[in-house]
Amino acid sequence: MKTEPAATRPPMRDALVAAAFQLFLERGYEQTTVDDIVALAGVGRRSFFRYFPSKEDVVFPDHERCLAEMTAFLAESTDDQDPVRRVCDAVRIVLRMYTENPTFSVQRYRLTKKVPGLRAYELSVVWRYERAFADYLRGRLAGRQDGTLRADVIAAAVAAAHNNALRSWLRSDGQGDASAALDHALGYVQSAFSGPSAPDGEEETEDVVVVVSRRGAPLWRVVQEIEGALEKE
Amino acid sequence: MKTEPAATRPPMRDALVAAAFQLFLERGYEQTTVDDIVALAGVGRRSFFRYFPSKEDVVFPDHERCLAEMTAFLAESTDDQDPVRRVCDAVRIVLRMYTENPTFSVQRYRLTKKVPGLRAYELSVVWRYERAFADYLRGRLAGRQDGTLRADVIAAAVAAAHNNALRSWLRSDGQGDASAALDHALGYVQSAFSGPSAPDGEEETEDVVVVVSRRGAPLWRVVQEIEGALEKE
DNA sequence: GAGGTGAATGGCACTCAGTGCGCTCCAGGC
DNA sequence: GCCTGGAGCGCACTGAGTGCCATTCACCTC
Repeated sequence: MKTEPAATRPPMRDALVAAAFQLFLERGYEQTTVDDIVALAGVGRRSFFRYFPSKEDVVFPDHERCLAEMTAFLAESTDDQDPVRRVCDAVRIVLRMYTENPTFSVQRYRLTKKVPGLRAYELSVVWRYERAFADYLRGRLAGRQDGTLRADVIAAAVAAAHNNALRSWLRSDGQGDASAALDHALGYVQSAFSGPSAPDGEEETEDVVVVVSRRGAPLWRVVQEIEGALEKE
Repeated sequence: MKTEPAATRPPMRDALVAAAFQLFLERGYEQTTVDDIVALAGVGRRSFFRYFPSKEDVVFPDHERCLAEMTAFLAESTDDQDPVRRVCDAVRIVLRMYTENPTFSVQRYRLTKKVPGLRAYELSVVWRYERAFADYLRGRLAGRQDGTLRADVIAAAVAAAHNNALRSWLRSDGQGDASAALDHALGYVQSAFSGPSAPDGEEETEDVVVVVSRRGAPLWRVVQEIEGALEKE
């Protein structure tokens, strides 16, 4: 008897995630053993570790896919785009993964907030995103002075802006406008690192403000002047 | 017979660290069990876990102390100091902990580079430093617009600058001048963030010339040119 | 339709990290 | 001498993660 014709790709994986979250939410992460999960899902213990390398991985079932997607997005970049802007676009892909499943994301947020082990695991996931940003930026800023330093700092700033927007959205139980918050946060980062940003895409040929600093004006002062001049238009 | 009068505070803890690193270096972290370590150190297995909550902790034996020291340093800040500068000073404390024991730090770096589990653990340590920065900055920037956003982004940037300088020093086997590299990296971060407030008093208003150009270059490209020109001095 | 093949799954036994508990031993105060 | 508290030790236990092999099932070929 074919009770479920949908047994095509990974019903078992989904069943494991569902069972795991049900137990995690009702009795806590550390109070739930892998045996409990597989018992509820009705599968063998060995199968759990075939789908998830560790117990923690079941909490972040779609990050591998998202990371691959984002890496591919960066890989298909062309050299005529602003690298900082490109990274900002890449981080929007990550945010979308969260906002596509609000309830799941909020539940997971509550879990990771309470369990130190999960927080550490999430950190290592976020770090891989940040590394992808930094690697891409290193390639693009290779010739420039302090290229790797800039790459690392900008990658960290973009990731921090994303985390800030994401966390405030998660704290609001998925009610606010995460995308707008992220745009705002990224605007701040871009204003700090690449100067103000052209609205989007067709950033060709507007009045371009050029600042020349004679004598030893500090860089922050120059940037301030640029911002001031640009905001006037 | 009192072979060692220095048995005052924690000789056992040091013996465990020494034994652990000896084994980690000669046969690898994952190939070394806790039983191996305590056997070499000549102590009971249970004692290991009294000094180190987990096997990973023995690799970072002084981070707790350093974190406490750094938190105290931030806590005793006064309100008349530039908060960004204060955080930059705080991160120098962390770097000093590494540079005080160059060989130990380099050995540990080689370990963490190879073992994913240790990298994840180090990440969670770094994250605690970053959180300390961000919490301090949140307090100081509380009134300002986007205070928490700025705090998070600046904290991340400072941490990234530190990591960049630290890693290049570690890769040089502790030969280079880590402190100078950190100062340089922090200069870049401060130039990006310390915005409308002059970094530390003295340098007010050099002459800044603003020119408006109407050529067709994309904005980000022009900004790159400006930065390149400024760096030449 | 018989048989072969390979992937997916289950079951079992094992290692090892980490914990709870109770024991001994030793230093110091009464 | 005795009591007491802390430091170390031993032991047994839980639970994550792994290697290995048997089973099953779908599909393919002859």
